[in-house]
Amino acid sequence: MSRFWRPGSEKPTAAIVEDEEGGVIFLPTSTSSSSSSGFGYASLERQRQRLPVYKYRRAILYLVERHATTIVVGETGSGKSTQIPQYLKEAGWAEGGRLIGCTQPRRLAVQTVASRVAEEVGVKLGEEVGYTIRFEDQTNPGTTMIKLLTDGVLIREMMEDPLLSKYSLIMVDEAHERSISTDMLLGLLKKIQRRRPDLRLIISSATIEARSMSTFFNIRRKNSLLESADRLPNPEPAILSVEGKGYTVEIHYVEEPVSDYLQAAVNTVLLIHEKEPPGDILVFLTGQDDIDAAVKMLNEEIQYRGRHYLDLLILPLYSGLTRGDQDLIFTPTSKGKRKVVISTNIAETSLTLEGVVYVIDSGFSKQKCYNPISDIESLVVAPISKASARQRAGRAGRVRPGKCFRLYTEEYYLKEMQPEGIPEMQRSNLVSCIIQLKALGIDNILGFDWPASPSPEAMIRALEVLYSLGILDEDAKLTVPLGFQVAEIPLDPMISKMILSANNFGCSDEILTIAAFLSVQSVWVSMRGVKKEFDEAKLRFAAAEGDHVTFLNIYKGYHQSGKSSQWCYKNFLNHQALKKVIDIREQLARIIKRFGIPLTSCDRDMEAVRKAVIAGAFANACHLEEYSQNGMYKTIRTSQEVYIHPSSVLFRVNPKWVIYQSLVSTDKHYMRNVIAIESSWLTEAAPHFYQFRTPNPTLH
DNA sequence: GAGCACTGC
Repeated sequence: MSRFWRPGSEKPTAAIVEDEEGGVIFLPTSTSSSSSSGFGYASLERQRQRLPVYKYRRAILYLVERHATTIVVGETGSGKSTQIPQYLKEAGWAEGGRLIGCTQPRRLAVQTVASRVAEEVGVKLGEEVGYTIRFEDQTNPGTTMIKLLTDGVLIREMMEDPLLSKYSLIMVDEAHERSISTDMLLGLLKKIQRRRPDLRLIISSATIEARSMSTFFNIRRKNSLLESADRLPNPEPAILSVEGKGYTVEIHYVEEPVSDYLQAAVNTVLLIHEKEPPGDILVFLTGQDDIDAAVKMLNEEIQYRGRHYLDLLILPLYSGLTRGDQDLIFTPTSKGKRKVVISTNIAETSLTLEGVVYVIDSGFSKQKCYNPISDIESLVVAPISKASARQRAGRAGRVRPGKCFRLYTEEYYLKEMQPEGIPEMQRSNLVSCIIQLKALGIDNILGFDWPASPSPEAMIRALEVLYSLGILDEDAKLTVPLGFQVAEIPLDPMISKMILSANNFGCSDEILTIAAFLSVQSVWVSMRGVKKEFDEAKLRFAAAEGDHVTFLNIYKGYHQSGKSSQWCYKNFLNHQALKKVIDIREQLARIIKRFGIPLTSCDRDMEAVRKAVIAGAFANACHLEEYSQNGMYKTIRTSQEVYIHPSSVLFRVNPKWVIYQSLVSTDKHYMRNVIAIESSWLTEAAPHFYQFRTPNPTLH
């Protein structure tokens, strides 16, 4: 796997060094190019030419021409996401009505990259340059040449157009994040390439998995005819490294392992403030609890120490914060003040803070893990990977040279830290993923070529769940029409099954609303300090049947208020979340209309609603332990000990039989979104599961 | 009386 450049063209100027851990490091580039950014006279064109990626323009075009797959390794700030699509368009890859597609893992990134590219090309967004995310299609078929989209949307597009025939080239950005949808997409694109040797791929990644990625995409072409082989691109992937625009970051380690990283983080913040010149501090901790505790500790220290410590401004950052709190984080620090942002992983990838010069890295984050035997997903605090540690450190070098303080020893970093994190695919329940592959006609799931294979246990578990829902048949093929319809609905298959069964109970109208509520994080605004008012607000909507029926009450109230944000505020409801509920509900209504399923309402008959819920979630039935004093339930399927989550309206009500929609596992397994049922409804709804169920349906 | 790292269709 050699690096290539066009003969005669200028060679890459950055020095590229292989480090001892098998990574690629980039020697610092000269700083002259970044000193003139303050003038604002430079044309867009000149700004473009200053980006590090510009030097590689010809090399990239040459590689893409000659190779089926090109892997571009580059740090953030190299400009690859915005520039490469433009280079490709200028070189003619969008001629003849073809599309250049560029995927991003996140919606916001799709929108910002698209508007930046449109601005640079000098066109209106939605014309030559457009984007598609869920609920929003800003493209103009026939005109659009560069199309930004989330990887999830591109997978959905494959259901209509399995070979993605409209695209001449697809660039998959942020591939190092290894999200489920990125990994699925990579596997599917590899498959498409076998059928469409003309399709070009660019895999863009910030870290050095380039080698394994390259092995993955190295396609040995079968039956390649000699005469056509000449015109076809080289199947061996090319790798190109592009340096970033980041400044050097000096790394500091602790000399001895720390026993309490929270205390160590607090001490380090104070020490930086004492000894180091101005510049904001970003601290990486694991979750809300940790962060709130650290904020409290720091504020106490500041009060206690007084004097110039009062210049510290301590701000927490995690996804659950309101918009107002997040705005504080993005307002520039006033003169003399030093901002200290204490954050979860959200600051590692999803959002970028300007002005950070110091990073404190605890070495931990919360990570999802999945046990296919118990079928339980949980969040656990776990050590981060070297790739993550580097990413965190890089956050200190965006405005000027910075420092990163790692709360672990250098020896630990070198000898014990894993080079890469485990791909999400190997830490998740796979039902949604497998049904999408089935819908794309991939029958041999166990033999699918993934960038990282999930465990056979996890795949078998997913197949079992889909089989018990009647979505797959004994041959593990999608059933007609249920399986195919479920695959088209962009929800968890259990919820999709619930929707498709609802019409049998005459309540598809209600169930669509419930399904939409189940698809958003939480509709409640959690506010500390006004607990009593919050609980009272909740009680106004609480239904004896459980959380699902409570959602119907909220929806009704929201509608009657004329979708008023004022009303939401008064009732501790999150207006953004409710708007999303409305969007999702509309999308679902369109889909079932296409299936020819009428919208029926059962009015006040909540038994119908509960039975429809069971049709999807019957496997999650639980029974209250007879003599349990603390509300302990056991799941019917595995006799797992579970409890009703305190956020549920059924908390402390403890009905005898319940069905839950999901489990959150912390110190206990908590059931979220719970509804009370009659035990007889279970055997009615799923006799195959509760009466004739074999422990392990055989699937192949 | 507890908690939800982060995304996405």
